[in-house]
Parts: sequence; C-alpha cells; structure tokens
Amino acid sequence: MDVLTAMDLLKKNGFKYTDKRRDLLQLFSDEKRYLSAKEVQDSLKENYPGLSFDTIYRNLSTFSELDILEETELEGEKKFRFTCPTKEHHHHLICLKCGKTKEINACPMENITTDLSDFQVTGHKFEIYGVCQVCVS
Amino acid sequence: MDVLTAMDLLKKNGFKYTDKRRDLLQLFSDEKRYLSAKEVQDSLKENYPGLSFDTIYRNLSTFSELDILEETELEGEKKFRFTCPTKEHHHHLICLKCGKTKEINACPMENITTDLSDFQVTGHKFEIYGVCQVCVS
DNA sequence: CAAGCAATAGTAACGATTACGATTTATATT
DNA sequence: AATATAAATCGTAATCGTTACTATTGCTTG
Repeated sequence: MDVLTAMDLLKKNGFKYTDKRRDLLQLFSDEKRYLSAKEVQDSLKENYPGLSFDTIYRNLSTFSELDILEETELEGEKKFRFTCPTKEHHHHLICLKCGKTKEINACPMENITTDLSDFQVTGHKFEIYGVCQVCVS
Repeated sequence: MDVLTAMDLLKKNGFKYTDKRRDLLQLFSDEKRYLSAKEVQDSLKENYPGLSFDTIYRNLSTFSELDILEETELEGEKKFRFTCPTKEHHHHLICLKCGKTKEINACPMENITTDLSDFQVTGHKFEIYGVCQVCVS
C-alpha cells in the first residue's frame, strides 16, 4: 500500500480528493506503525490546527473499510497502520510503546486441534506484545 | 475456582467479606462465561437496586488481580469470567453474543518460528471469535 | 463557473470507565 | 456487647475515547 494507490482506491469508490486525506495517508506511509487517533491529530496539527475529530475518525474508518489501513485495539484504544505489503493473512508482534510492528508468518488457526464445530467461527485475533529495542532503552 | 475459594483468597489478602462480593462471585460461578460490567449490574439489581458503578468496577478489578476472574476486552468493552478450572495457560473460543467460551488447548507461542529477539516480549493474545449453537439459532 | 453533494469544523452527545467526598459496614479490640 | 478504625459502598461527577449533528466549506462535473 502506498499513498497513490490509496488515493486511487478512494477515487474508485466515489470519495473525493482532499489535501487532508493525502497528508493523512502520507503520515501512515511515513510511519509504518500503529497510530492512535490522538497521535494522528498531534502529527497533523502543525498543518491543520483545527483538524476535527469527526474528520480524523471518519477517515480512519473509511480507510480501514477500504483495506488501506489495518486496525486493531490496544489497551482500550483503536490503532491504525498502513496495510502491510504482505498480501497474505498475517499477524503482528507489536511494540506497546510506539506501535512498531513485526510480521509473524504463521497463523495459529492452521494448527488448531480443538473441535470448533459447535461454534460458527467468525474471526480470530493473535497478537504478540512487547517493547521494541528503541523503546526499551 | 469456586465462591468459597475466592472468598478465602479475599480474606487472605486483607479484603473484607461482604454480601455483595459473595453474590457477585456467585453470579460468575453460576454463569461461567464472559460478562460485562453492565450485565453484572443488570443481574444484581434485583437484590441490590442501587449498586454503584464504583463497587462493580472496583471489585471486578480486584478479583481480576487476584486471578479469581479472567479478563479480556471485546469490542471496546471489558469482560470478565470465573477463572477456568484448567490451571495451565490456555486460550478461548468465545461467543460474541453471550460470552460463552470453549478452551483451546494449544498455545500459538509454542510454534513461533519468527525471531522475536528484537522485542522484549511481554505478552500475547489469542482468541477465536464466533457464535455458539444456542445464539446462532 | 455554477450546481450538487461530499467533506469538514466546531461542538455536543455518548458509552464505558475511573474518581471523589460522605456515609455505611465489617472486623478487631476492649 | 460496645467501640474504634479502616475498608467498602453510594451517589454522583469527571474523564477518556469515540460517534453524531448542523452549518459551512470546498471538490468535482457538466
């Protein structure tokens, strides 16, 4: 995923081109880690001092639905990151301090021996948490 | 985990015996599934119409710290269930409608081939979500 | 360049959780 | 049994993250 592809995706789905969206996408493209809405606001407030919550949350939600962003919830807060280049289904090792991630190649669902047939399975979550080398020091 | 063991654990840690705590624990003992604070309030309001948020959240938090309850967060809401009889580390298949669980015997951390050494790993989460047979019909 | 509609700002509302001062209650001590 | 004291609770307010609303702005297309 990159900014241009993302803007094309927006256009293709009837969304409009705005500077805020470009800059928002550029931010995720630069950072490549999980960001909260608050962090987004902080990062963009230099150029857009009055950036509205509505704008931030609505766009993050839109981007997530279009698979431009990957979404998770850490410690009661929604976090978003630019969709990984790895197209296949994957999981993450996540730094709880800065949101930096590392991809985990295996999916635990492949090795389940427990019988799941008495539930209609709709999804799963596997995340490893920690502190990255930069944040630990 | 059962109510008596839990009350003993409380005593042993300097907490007091109250009817509310007993009934709260009895609720979890009866239900054996993930409950939200709101569900707890609803279930107990017959006997304790004015049960305070403070009381509910503080006790849930205390119980969780003493490992009387297992805690997770589903769809932005904290959920608690009586600690499973299985002492060993385990994971859950969870019904998103009623909180009913089924234990998963394997832990994905055992089969990780990805190198984790550039992070100081502090924890992980593996949950399978779905709808149980009762809720699906 | 004007019409139409999406996007946004500013702000209010919301739901879950936490926090607070005043009061009540469990427990240990006398 | 009466009392002291410290914990537990109530009633309510504050907080935090998120969503929703209305008026206004600004993309896009003909």
